[in-house]
Amino acid sequence: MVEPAKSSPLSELRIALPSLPMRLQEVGRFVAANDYDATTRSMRDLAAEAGADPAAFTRLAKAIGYSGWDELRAALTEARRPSQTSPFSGRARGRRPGPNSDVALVTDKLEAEAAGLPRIPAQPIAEAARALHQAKRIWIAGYRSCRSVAELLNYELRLFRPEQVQLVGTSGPDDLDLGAIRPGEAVIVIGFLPYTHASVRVAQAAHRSGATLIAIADSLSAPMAEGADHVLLFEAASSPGFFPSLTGAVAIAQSLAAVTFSLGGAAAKKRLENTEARLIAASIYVPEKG
Amino acid sequence: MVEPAKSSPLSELRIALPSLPMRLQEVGRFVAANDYDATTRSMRDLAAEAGADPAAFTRLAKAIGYSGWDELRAALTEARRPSQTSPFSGRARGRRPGPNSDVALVTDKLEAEAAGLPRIPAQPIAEAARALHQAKRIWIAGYRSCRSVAELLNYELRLFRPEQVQLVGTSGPDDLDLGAIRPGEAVIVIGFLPYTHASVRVAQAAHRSGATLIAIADSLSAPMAEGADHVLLFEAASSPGFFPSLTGAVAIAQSLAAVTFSLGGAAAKKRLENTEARLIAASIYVPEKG
DNA sequence: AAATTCATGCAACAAATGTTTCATGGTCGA
DNA sequence: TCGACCATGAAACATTTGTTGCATGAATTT
Repeated sequence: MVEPAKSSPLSELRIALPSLPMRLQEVGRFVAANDYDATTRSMRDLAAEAGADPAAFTRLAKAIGYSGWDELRAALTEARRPSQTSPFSGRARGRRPGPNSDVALVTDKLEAEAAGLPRIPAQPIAEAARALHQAKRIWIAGYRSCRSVAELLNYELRLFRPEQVQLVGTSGPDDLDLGAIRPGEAVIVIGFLPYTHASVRVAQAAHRSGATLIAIADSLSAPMAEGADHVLLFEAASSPGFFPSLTGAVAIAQSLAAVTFSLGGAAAKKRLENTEARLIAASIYVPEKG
Repeated sequence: MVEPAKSSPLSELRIALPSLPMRLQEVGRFVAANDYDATTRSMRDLAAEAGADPAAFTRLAKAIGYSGWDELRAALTEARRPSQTSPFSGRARGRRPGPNSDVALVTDKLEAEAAGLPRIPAQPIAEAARALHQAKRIWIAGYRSCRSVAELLNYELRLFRPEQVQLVGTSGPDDLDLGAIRPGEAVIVIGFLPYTHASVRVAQAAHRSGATLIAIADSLSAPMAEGADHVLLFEAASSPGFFPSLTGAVAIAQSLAAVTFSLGGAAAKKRLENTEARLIAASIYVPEKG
C-alpha cells in the first residue's frame, strides 16, 4: 500500500465544484456539508433530504472521476476513518521521508497537544479571571511567538471591556506603558523558554508598581513568573515538531477570557452585544446566507 | 430488569455480551472492535471479514433489544456522529454562579477543545505544507481574532524562510499586497464565522492571480474556502464559552509550519539555526541558567 | 430560425442488502 | 437413550440500493 497519496475526496470535490452544472454543484455542496451522513446513509435517503434526484449523486461521483457513488462513498469513508492510534505508527524513530510520514507527523502533533490540554490546571485560571474581573485596567504583554497569544487575549477582552484593556507597546515603545502601570490594575505576561528580556522587564515593572501580575508560562521557574500573583502553566514542549506548542497557551487565554466574561454578568453581555452590533453596522462581516 | 437507561449502544452490547451464545459473542466482539466499519460497510461484508454468518448479525441486534441490524447500525452511527456535543456540555446550561462553577467552565472548555483536536483531518495539512514548500513566496492573511493566528504562522515560517513570507497588510493597506500576488506563490487565509469582507477579498485576489490558495476555516462552505486549493478545517464552535475557539486553528497553523519545516530539510534547519544564533547574539533572550 | 448539445427528472433495471425460514447437529435433562 | 431445546449455517425471500436509458426542456451554436 504505497499509494501515491491521493488527495482527500473532499478537496477533489471542492476543486471540481465550480466547473459543474448547477444541480451537481448543489448536490456537491450538500455532500461536502454532510459528509458524515454521506458515508452512513443511503444515496436515496440523502437525495430526499437534499431535495434532489438520486441520479444526481451518481452523476456527481462520475463527474469528479469516480466510477460511481459507491466508490466516492468508499473514499469518503476512508478519509473519515478515525486515526488508528497504533503504538507502532507513532513516534517510531527512523521516520523516512515519504508520502505518509508528513501525515503521521501531523497526527502525532495533534494527538500530543490534545493530550496536553486536560492537564492544564483549571483552578488557577478561574482565580486569575477573578483578579482580571476586579482590575481597573488590564495590560497584556507577549513577545515574539507569544505576541500572537497576547493579541488574541487583547482582542477578546476588548470585545466587552474596550476601554480597560491595552496591549503593551502598541502606542509607542514599551517603556511608555511600563511607567503607566498602577496598583489595582492587572498585567498579563505570556512567555516560554527561551524567555525574552522584554517580557521579564514587563513582569518586573508590574511587580514594582504593585499591580496584579498574571504569568502564562511553561514553567514555575520562568523569570516572568517570579513574584507573579497567578501563574498559569501549559506544556510547550509536549508536542513533536521544531517549535514549542502554543496550543496550550491559546487554550488558557481563551478560557481566561471566557471566565472573565462570565464574571462580568449582564453588563459584559450588553457591552459585547453593542460591540457586535457596531461591527455589523459597519458591514465588516459577510452577511450569512440562509 | 433494570435497563441501563439506554446509554451508548456499545455499552449495551458489552453488558449483554457474556450472556449470549458463543457465536453471537464472537460477532459482538467483532462489532465492538470495528464499530466504525460496522457503521459504514454492509452486514454481509462484515460477516465475510469476521468469518461468520450474516444472519448472526441480525440475531445479535435482536438479542440486545433492537428490532434488527439496521436499527443497531443506526444507533452506532448516531453515537459516532462527529458534531455531537460532548456529554459535559449539558452542564454548561444550568450552571449556577458559585465558587466552583468557574473551574467547571474551564474544565469543560479544555476538555471540549482537547476532544476537537484529533478530529482535525491530517492529510490536507500535509498536502498544504507541500504546496507551501514549493511556493516562491507565502502571503498570510487573517483579520480580527484570526489575526493572532496569522501572526503566529508568519512568525514561525519566517524563522526559516525569512525573505519569502509576508503578512498581508503590514507594509501599508491590504490592497497594495493584493496586487502583488503572483502565480507560483501561496496565500493562506484564516477565518471563521462571521467572515470578514477583508478575508474574502484576499481569497478572491489569490484565486484571480493564480496563486495557490490555502484556507484555514471552520467550514467548507466558508466564502474564503471557495476555489481554495486546500481547505484545513477546524471546529470553532465545539467548546463552550462566549467566543469561538481558536485552539484548533492554532494547532493547524503549528502543524503546517512543522511539516513545511520538515520538508525544507537541511536548508531549512540551517536557516533556523542562523536565525536563532542572531537572536542570541542580539541578546534578545534571557540566558538559560544551568 | 433550426439544429445541437446538454442538464435534469422519471422510471425501469440488475445487483446487493437485511431478514426469515428451514434443515442440521449438538447439548442438556428426564 | 430418547426427546426437547437451541445454536448455527445455507438458501430463499422481499426490499432496497445504485445505476442507466429515455424523454423533456432549456441553453447554445450554426
